[in-house]
Amino acid sequence: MAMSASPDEEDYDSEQDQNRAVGRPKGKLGPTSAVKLAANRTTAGARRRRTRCRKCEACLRTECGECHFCKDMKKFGGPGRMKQSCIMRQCIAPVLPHTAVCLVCGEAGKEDTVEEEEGKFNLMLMECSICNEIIHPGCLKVRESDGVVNDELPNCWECPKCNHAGKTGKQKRGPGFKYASNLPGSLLKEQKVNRENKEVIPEAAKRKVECEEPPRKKSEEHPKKPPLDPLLRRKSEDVLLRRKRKFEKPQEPTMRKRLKLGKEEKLFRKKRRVMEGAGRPDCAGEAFGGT
DNA sequence: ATGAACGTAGCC
DNA sequence: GGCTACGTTCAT
Ligand SMILES: [Zn+2]
Ligand SMILES: [Zn+2]
Ligand SMILES: [Zn+2]
Ligand SMILES: [Zn+2]
Repeated sequence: MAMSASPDEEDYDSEQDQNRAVGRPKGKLGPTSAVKLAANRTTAGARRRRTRCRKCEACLRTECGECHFCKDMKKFGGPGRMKQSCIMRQCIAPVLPHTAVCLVCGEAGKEDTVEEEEGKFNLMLMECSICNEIIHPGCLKVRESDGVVNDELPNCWECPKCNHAGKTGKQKRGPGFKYASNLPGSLLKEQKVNRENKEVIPEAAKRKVECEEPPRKKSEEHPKKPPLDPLLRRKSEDVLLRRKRKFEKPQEPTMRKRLKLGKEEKLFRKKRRVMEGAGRPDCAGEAFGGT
């Protein structure tokens, strides 16, 4: 009740469409089989994407127009296939969408209705980085134990159940954000650093650098650190000419205000979720109080 | 493992 | 309705 804050609920029917996002010949499922579909969040809450906070340095910045992703944008003369945000604008604290609600009680975050530190915590929405469920910690049955809060991301933790599971079987996944280096799960490498003189460091990368690991853990990390030869990384050009996806829309590289694609957008609706995770503890199972 | 591609969630 | 860009999958 009392949940009508935003009108942007959009359609949630296509919940798992993006799981076969690229490439599947729209009719058949991947060879990866379709039998793991899952059983996690699908039941009640639709998957929630995080979205930019709009307040951090990165969010306030404007597109650099020179990074890899900017160059891909149609507005900068690119093909617009990549559809990623400017590197310099990678939000350093992506937030839960405003439409997010607790999987248990169905309500939004209510942290502002109280000022106790712990009170806030129990009323705010927390998203588990492992099972992705979003809940009010206070709505959990088991509360004392162990939700491990993730300081890197707002409203992110490892719910008690996943945390327990992790103690015996390691499988973290962390939210995506592969291009926002400071965030968990980032695929970004340190940046190449100084290309002559202009070293522009994305906000999202700064934190990571300062938090770099000077002291290695005892024997936790991978003991491998082979000296990579930078020359070996060269990629042949023939590889670049291979793209097999959809090559079309030659369109001129002229600048345009608004480019609109055809209407071939809302076409197919298929579902099938083929996650890799092998086995995630589904927190919705029973950790919650009752029905 | 890494990067390209793309459907569509989220927001205006 | 249009735009941005997240999160997943495909191709290397
Ligand atoms: Zn850029
Ligand atoms: Zn931000
Ligand atoms: Zn709740
Ligand atoms: Zn969890």
